[in-house]
Amino acid sequence: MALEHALLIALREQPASGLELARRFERSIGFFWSATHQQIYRVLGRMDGDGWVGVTEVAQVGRPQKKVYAVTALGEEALADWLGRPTHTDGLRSELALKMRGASFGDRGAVLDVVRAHLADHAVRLDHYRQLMKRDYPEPAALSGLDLDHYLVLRGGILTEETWIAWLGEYLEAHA
Amino acid sequence: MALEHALLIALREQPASGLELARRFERSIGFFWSATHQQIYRVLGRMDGDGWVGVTEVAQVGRPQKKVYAVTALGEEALADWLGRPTHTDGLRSELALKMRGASFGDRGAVLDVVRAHLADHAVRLDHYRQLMKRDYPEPAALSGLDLDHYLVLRGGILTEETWIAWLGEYLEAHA
DNA sequence: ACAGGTCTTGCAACTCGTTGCATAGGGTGG
DNA sequence: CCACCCTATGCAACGAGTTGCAAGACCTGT
Repeated sequence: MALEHALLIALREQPASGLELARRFERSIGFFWSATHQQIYRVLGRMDGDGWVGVTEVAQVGRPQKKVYAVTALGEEALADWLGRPTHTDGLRSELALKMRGASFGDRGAVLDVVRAHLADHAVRLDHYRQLMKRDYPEPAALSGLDLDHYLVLRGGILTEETWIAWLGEYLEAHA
Repeated sequence: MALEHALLIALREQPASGLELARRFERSIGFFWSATHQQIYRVLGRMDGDGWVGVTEVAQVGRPQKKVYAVTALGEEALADWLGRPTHTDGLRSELALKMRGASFGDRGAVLDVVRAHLADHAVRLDHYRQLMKRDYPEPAALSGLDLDHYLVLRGGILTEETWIAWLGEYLEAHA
C-alpha cells in the first residue's frame, strides 16, 4: 500500500522514468523500501490512471525514448494526506532470526556460517552508509528541510546496521 | 517461503493445532514473523499434503475437536536442510522511514505526531521484552541449546526496540 | 428451546510482489 | 550484415499474505 507513496516522494524529489526510479530504489530509497522495475511500472501505470502523476515522453540520443513521470496536484494532495495518517508499527520479518531460533533442529555449525555471512554483509552495508554520510553530510548541524530528513534516515540505516552487527556478534559469541 | 519453516520450528518445539499456532505467533515467534490464522491453516494443509507434518484429531472437553499437527521425519529433514541454506539479508521495509524522508511534502507537525506514536509503541514493546527477559532468563550465562537461542532472539528484539527508540528520538530532537 | 458467544476450521476474493519472458530501439565488434 | 549487449517498457503467471465471511461444535443464560 505504500509503494505508491514511496514513488510520489521519489518523484517529488526529482521527476524520473520507470527505470530511473528502479535504479534509485536500489540505492537510497531502496534501503528501506525495495521494488523491482516491473512492480514500479505497474504502479506508475495505476497512478497515472488515478491522476496522481503525469507522463511526458522524452527522446534521448543514442537510447530509446523514455516516459518521465511527475507528480500532479492531485498526487501532492494524496501524498500529504498519507504522510499525516497514523501507521501500524512495522514488525520485523527476519528469516535469519527464525534460523537462529531453530538452530537446534539442524546443523548448528551450518547456521553459524549463515549468521557469519549475514554479519559480513551488514558490515559491508554499514561501511557503505558511513561513506555516504562522510561524503554527503559532513556538517549535520547545518542541515534543514529535505537534506535534514535524508540525513536522519541515513542515520537510521547506520543505527540499524550497527544493531545487526551487535546482535549477530552476541549470537556468535554465545555459541563460540 | 519461510512461513512453512517457521511452523516447522514452532511444531518441533511443541505440536499444536492451527489456532494454537496462530496464538503463539502473536507472542514469541510473531515478533519477527507474523501470520494470520488463515495463512497458517492454508500452509498447514500444504505441508500435510507434502508429508512434512502429520495430523491427529483430538477431542476436547467443552470445546470442538481440534487437529493437532506434528512434524514428520520428512519435515525434520526439510527443516534441517533449510536451516543450513544461505539466505538473502533481510532488507528493511519501513513505512515510517518513508514518512520521515518525505515529511517536507506534507504537514511536518502531523508526521512528527506519527513518529511520536511509534516511539511510544516501541517503548511499550521494549518494556514488554524486558519483562519477559527478567521473568524467563534471569541467569543468561547458564543457558544452552533451545533456551539459549530463545534468549538470544529475545535479545535481538530488545536491541531492535532500543534502536528504534534512539533513532526516533534523534529525529524528534532534530526537528524540535 | 432458543439466542448469543466463543472455539475451531476453512473458503473466496483481493492486493502485493516476484520471476520469467517479450518487444523494440539503439549501439558495438567481428 | 549479423550476433550480441544495453536501455526501456511491459505482459503473464505465480506465490505470499490480508480481509471478510461462513459453518459447525459446544457452551451459557433466559
